[in-house]
Amino acid sequence: MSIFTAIADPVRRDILALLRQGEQPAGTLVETLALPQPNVSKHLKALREAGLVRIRIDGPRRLYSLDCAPLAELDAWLTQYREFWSGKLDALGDHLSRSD
Amino acid sequence: MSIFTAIADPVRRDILALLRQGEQPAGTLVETLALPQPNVSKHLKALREAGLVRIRIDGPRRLYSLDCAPLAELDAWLTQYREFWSGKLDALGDHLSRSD
DNA sequence: CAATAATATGCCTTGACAGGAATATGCCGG
DNA sequence: CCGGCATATTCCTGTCAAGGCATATTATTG
Repeated sequence: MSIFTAIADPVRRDILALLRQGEQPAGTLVETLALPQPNVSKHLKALREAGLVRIRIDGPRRLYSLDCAPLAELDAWLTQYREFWSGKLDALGDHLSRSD
Repeated sequence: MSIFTAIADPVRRDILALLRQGEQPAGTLVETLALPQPNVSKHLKALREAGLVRIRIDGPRRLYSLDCAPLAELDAWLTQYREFWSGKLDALGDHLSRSD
């Protein structure tokens, strides 16, 4: 599943948002989202396949955390369009590459 | 159709890429993409509904062009995740808001 | 008004994916 | 080794969106 498809689902975007708070076990996500456990588990699988989350095993628990590499990829895609909505952001991009 | 759903389709992303070259009639897009005309027309409709393209009527032709407002929205969504892959980009965001 | 070009729309089929319910797997404590 | 908790997987079903094809719409030209 591509990053574009992965983030097309609102539940998966919710999961990503929750993971901004840091690594969390699947069960916590289930509680917070108030969705059936298998449902959440399947979305987590999709996010894993898209490379958006990492898994860490802690006994019986699976701790999920963000892996933003694909989001950086999306950002790169978006960059091709930045000039179309703001010259200022272009300048920003220039600034960034020069200060690197 | 949300921006997330709109860009989830590869053909629609191709169309957006072509429109970076500037306003183009539907027919030109059909030729370049080498896809059936109704297919392209339907994707254009989807992009229109997502607000990603504008239409300008020129006689029998419809000239399509980019409207990046929704992409800016996507950029805003992405911004919430920037700190997770680069502290440098954070600084950039600061720079931008201050220089505004 | 007829003919034609450019584009859009409608219908149909198919495939992908989400949700629900039940069940399987893996790990732990006793 | 058994029972229970945490999570994953499977099966089924409904829905939605994409592609193909035929046709409708709108504008232009003669």
